[in-house]
Amino acid sequence: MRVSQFFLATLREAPAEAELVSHKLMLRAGMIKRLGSGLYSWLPLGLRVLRKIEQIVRDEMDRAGAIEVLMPAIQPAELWQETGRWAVFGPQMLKLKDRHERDFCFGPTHEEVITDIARQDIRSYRQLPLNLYQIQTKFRDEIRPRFGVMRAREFVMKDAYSFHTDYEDLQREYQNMYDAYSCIFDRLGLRYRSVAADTGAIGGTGSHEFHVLAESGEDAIAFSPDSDYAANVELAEAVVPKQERAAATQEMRKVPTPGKTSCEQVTEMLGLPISRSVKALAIMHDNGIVILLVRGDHQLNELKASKISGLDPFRFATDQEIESHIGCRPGYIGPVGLPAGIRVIADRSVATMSDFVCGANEAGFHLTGVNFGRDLPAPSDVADIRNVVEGDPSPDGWGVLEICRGIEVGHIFQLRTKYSEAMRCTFLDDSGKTQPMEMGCYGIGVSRIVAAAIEQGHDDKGIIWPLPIAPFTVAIVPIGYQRNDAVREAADGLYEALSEAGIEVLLDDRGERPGVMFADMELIGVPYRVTVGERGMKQGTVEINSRHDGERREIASRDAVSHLKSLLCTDS
RNA sequence: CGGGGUGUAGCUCAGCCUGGUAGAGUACUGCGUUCGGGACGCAGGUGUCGGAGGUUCGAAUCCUCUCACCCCGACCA
Repeated sequence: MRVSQFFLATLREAPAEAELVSHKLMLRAGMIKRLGSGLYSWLPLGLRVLRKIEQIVRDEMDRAGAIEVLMPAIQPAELWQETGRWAVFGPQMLKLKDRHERDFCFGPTHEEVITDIARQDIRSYRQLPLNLYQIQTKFRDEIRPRFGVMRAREFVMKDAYSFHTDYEDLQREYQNMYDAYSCIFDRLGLRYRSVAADTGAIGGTGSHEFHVLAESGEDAIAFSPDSDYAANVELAEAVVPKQERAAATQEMRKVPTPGKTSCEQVTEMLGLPISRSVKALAIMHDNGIVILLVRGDHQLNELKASKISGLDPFRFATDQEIESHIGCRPGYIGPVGLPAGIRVIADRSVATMSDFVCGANEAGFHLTGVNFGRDLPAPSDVADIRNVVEGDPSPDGWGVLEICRGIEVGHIFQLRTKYSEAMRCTFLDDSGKTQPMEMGCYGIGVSRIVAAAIEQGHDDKGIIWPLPIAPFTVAIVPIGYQRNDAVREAADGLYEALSEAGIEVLLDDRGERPGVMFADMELIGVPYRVTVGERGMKQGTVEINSRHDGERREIASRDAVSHLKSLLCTDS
């Protein structure tokens, strides 16, 4: 491709709307253009990257035995009413009506449609198993779209759905997809990690997420460097502490702590480590107010708490509710001397504490030297309700946890029979009995991967693509293309030869000044640059630059093609 | 949805407080010089000042309403 024939729309400054580095670079490189909130056009450069990712995903899905289909983006409401998700999915689903006032939605996912296909055309166990996938545009009316294509409302997703005669076969396919996903992310050239995950709104049991590792990731991942344990912190278990509760050594005392409403402030004032304090959180649900206790330096895990029976759903109590139920301002509540009948749930680590600090249920005062069994009853309701932190023991017993951040780019589920039962998607087994199909579901956020790859690969000059998804592999930068015949002939010759060799090459024939061309090629992240200049022409050489490690070398012009070929060979 | 903020040239932003000819940088067009790290000179084009109403002799500027977008909290590939 010649730049003069292409549509290269690079920007010197990033539009103010972008915050995340990948978003800024995608806008600056002219890969995408915003049309509305969470809506992006893919410009030629961005589309090349998107297509490459799609192709690798398609390749590996095919290799894993899945079959490609393409379903409608618009889906009739009836299907969603069958599974009850028309109401459940809520405002995240874009609903619309046709001219006959019939209800439709723009598909946020396709379980219903695929299950409808399967129940119509699959009758016998002989037709199973089957894994169907598509690469398609989805729409989810996100509460807050942001970060460009990272969390867009319209996005490209690969979604696959598998159907099985029994759970064992589903588990086999789940492992097959797990392996396929690993191949995909390996081939994409990304640093990633698979983690045990919550199943969320899609439902079902057994689930893994695939995360591209990046500082800017929205998810926290807990993992053990000494084993292959890895889980979303939402899910990672904070195990029961090994040590017993120590005996009391202090008397309980009430101390004035005016204006100190957080554990940090109180322990700082008292000169104690924050881990000696207990934080009491008031939540509300249908059966009234509940107090949750976590250590001052720990954070409540709302997902874990909501899974405790009788607490789902809950919300944080308002200041007024705290006043009326406990008779105290927030910031000073504690487990000692609470009004009778209030349920108290202690985190596992709180249950082992002694001589601790907590609120006195009186504005402006805290208690120190508090001990279970003496100053208040030993906690009867103990559960894992906090987020794990670095240094916690790994739940699998091997080593201690570390925490890193990741961008969720893939998620695999075992749906079991949730949808097949709701939609009567059944088959006849070998004994002629009607059974619901076991189902699995496997998603990859294709467009999000583009942004994730940039989060992982960039410097102050621009994008650094992994070779397999770079929009072009080699950029030819001729200096003086439009005024020096030798340079032009050499650049054109190289362009022809590389194209001939099947290498995706971009020739900058704009006749721009060198600085402009260098800056543009670095911004869009082409892995290799060949500089053809008057200087080198005299010695019959060109310069080859690697975007990845910045290495540069002078190569005889006639060897340039073979040299690049060998570079590409060793790198891929 | 709640809280904060911004809408002026393709992009980044000034002007608004204190009403009076629409601005800068960058980008763009032409000519010339320049040419291995975002050149320079000269000449040029560029706007419904987000929209609607109002106040005023006069509104980018003041008032009201509206729309869009961005940022902070609960969702997800």
